[in-house]
Amino acid sequence: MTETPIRTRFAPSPTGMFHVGGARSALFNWALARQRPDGRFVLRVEDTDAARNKPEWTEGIISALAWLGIHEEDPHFEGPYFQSAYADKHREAAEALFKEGRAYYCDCTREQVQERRGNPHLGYDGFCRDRGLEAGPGRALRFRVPDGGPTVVDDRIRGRVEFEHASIEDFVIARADGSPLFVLANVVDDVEMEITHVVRGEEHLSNTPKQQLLWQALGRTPPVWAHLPVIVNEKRQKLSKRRDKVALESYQEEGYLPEAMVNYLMLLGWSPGGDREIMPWSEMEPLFAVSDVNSSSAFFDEQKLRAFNGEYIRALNADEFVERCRPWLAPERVPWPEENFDEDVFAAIAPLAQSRVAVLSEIVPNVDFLFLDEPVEDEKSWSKAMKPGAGREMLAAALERFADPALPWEAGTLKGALEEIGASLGLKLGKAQAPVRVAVTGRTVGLPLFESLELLGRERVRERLRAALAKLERDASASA
RNA sequence: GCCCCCAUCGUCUAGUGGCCUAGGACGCCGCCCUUUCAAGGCGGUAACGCCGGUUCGAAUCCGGUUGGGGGUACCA
Repeated sequence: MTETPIRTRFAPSPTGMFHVGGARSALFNWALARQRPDGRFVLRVEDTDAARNKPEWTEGIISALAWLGIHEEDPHFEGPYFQSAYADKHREAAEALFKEGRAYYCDCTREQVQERRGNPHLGYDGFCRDRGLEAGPGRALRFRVPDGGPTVVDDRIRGRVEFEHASIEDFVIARADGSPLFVLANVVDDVEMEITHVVRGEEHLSNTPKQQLLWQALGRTPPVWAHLPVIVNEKRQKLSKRRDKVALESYQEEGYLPEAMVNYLMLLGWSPGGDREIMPWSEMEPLFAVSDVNSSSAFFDEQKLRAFNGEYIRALNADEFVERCRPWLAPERVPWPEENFDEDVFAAIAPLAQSRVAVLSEIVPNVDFLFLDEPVEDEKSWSKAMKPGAGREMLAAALERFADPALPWEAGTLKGALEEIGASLGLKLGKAQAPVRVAVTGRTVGLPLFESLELLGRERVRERLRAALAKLERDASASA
């Protein structure tokens, strides 16, 4: 079997934060390119809309791709290319199309076009087709769409899609100022870069007949087309930067692992088949096929992403977990004084937190009591655990018991001690530990208590018990 | 309006004419474990939009219908 060369491309425009939809397209293209020894994934930044582009968006795209594992050190990666650098090529192509009669100049204003149609929804009527206009100010270049028949797009995902030429207007390929439009620039670049597979979002499907016509007019065989289903929100609308949480960066920021994100994204519209979902990229990559991609839209379910992320976090070994938490423990992101942090203490508590965080940023509220001077104040937790009952007695008795130097300061014996105190007050351990937990950590839920006490140390624990008792005292006299 | 796409549990999907009294995962609900909360274990809830064909047989093929969605710029 001969290996046909595969050159895929990913062509984002830097007009905003990098999108999860873009990430999925990139991943699909990446898999395709990596499946062949000579396969290439071309990154082309479509920066021709100067008004909306910003350099930081371009940076964002490149770093987000790298985060997903798509980076320039990989031999399959090519680029980044910048569309703005190819403006000459675009102009040449436009010129050639004009010379060959495949395109013509038109000086109609939008108002004139609408006036003639009498309906704002009807497109251009071909008024200037045979007026023989030359290039000049106020004249845009339009592509002459063939008169009869259809253009048939052979889509790998959707099959055969037919567009009657009668329903395609003579579209503009270059503005009056000579600058090319997306539909032209995109095709010229794809031709130039010898792209063989165009795998992109479904929103481009209606551009495709126009682009296919352009490929043919340029004397080239069109690429393999594949239009991916759109990713939608809970209202089943295409994800939008304005109303939906779509920035890959925001997920990264929350502590989603790239491997979990990649895994989840690959499953939006595609499935490796069978009953497996959690699967590393290395296994998915060779299994991926565009022809297996679904054609119906997919909801971006953050809950499921979270579940996947939890799976990946739990699969980490203890050291890796500590390592991966590090960025979220950086001084500028953390509520405790920098000098209070202790590597060893964190490493000791981390295994207890590992199964309790779904995203890495959650590590902070889980361990903050160890490094804060005083536990956080959470009124709801406080009133729940300290409400009239044995709370006060528990704290007082614990303070007393913990003072005994003969009591070894270690989780097992601390548990025994609290159990005894609880029993003497007629409380099971579940009830007995609550006031102590709140006094020491500030919260009603948290990591296993006795290990936490052990790590915090006898003195600090007693200090917090004393402080809680004092607060109880104040509350009592205030309400009296 | 016009062009185009789509249609299996709430969600992501498996399924490519008989293996389907439709499988998995997330969610949800029980139970177990348990110092809180997770994790884990066990069990449960829940779907082929509708109507017609084709066929011995249809989730799978065809037509229609309904309902969603995308596009409709001298944006990308």
